Amino acid sequence: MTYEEAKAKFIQTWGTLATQWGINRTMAQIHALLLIAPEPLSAEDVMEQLLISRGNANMNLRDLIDWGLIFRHLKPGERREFFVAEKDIWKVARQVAKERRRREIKPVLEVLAELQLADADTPEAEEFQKVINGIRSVAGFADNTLNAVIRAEENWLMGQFIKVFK
Amino acid sequence: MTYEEAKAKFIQTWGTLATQWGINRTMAQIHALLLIAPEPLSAEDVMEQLLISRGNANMNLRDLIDWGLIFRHLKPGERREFFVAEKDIWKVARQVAKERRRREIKPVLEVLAELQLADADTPEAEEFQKVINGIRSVAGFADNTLNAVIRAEENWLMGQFIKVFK
DNA sequence: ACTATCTTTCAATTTATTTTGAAAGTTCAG
DNA sequence: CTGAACTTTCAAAATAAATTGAAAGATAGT
Repeated sequence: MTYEEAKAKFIQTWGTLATQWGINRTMAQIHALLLIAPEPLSAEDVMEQLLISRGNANMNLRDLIDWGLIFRHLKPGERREFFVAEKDIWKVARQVAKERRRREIKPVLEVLAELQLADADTPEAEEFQKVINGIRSVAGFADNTLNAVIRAEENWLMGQFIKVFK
Repeated sequence: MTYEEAKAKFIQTWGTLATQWGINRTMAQIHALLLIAPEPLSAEDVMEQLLISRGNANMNLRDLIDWGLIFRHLKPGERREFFVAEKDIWKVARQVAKERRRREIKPVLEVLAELQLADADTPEAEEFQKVINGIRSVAGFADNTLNAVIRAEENWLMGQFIKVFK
């Protein structure tokens, strides 16, 4: 497989995968492109390589910056902006874990807390309460796990973790 | 908050959350409805409570069965089918972990294995190879983690785990 | 075999999301 | 201040995904 083929396949695969995770295809493809780019790319470069419009490129680059997955990069003497991806994949994973925790787990835990019923006096209410409590514990677990990933800044911790469950 | 309000909010929240995870709203809502139902429900019940069509109900019930999250339930003397959700939330989490591992992580690992370049002789190819290797290790980690969740059939393991990272 | 009851399928429709591209906005050098 | 170079916005268009409902397919009782 040549480099060009591999690159195309990687970008395409990353994009497809992303849609399964509720992330849009273009955003994932831009991320893939920047991940494997040895040099910072301009918005123009991204547009050309992925054949997308300026607006689309801009919007998704902004979203990627919001997610903390890429950064603006200024070249001396150049007017326009360039973009680089965070290349340390463990950092990327941590960043994603952090964002998902903030955007998804926390709101769920809040809603669940609200859903405590004053009294579970019918079979329906009782069942309901059980389920809510169950979900709270699972969500709590997920929260802890993401936290573990986020805090695992030393390699040994990750190593330990993998070793224990391998 | 009354039971009815809490129930409505729960179903609604679960549905919204699901879309962020690439799961369709209706499927999640049916799951929520069955989770908190003390008795098995028929397709008709589901249609009525969620105000959805027969076709939609049927398709999503089938998908939920494929995911191993709900089961068909036959009542003696009744012609039609009823459905019950797996009520043990830890089992649900395990089941989801299992399916996502099978449907998402494994294919990724396969593609990544393919993407090993024969020779990384240009800066681009070298960068590419680094990224691929990084992703492989992260995907491997995710695979191990899901495995851990899947295999954690005893409570103590879960307890240990939570304790370590709390 | 016929009918009543229930389930599944699928083409057409509706709804939601993504993408475009032109216009407006910004920034900086001269 | 003005114009060139670049970025951002956003309404309209395109695309993708979910939903409907009627028709076809099962199945069991008589």
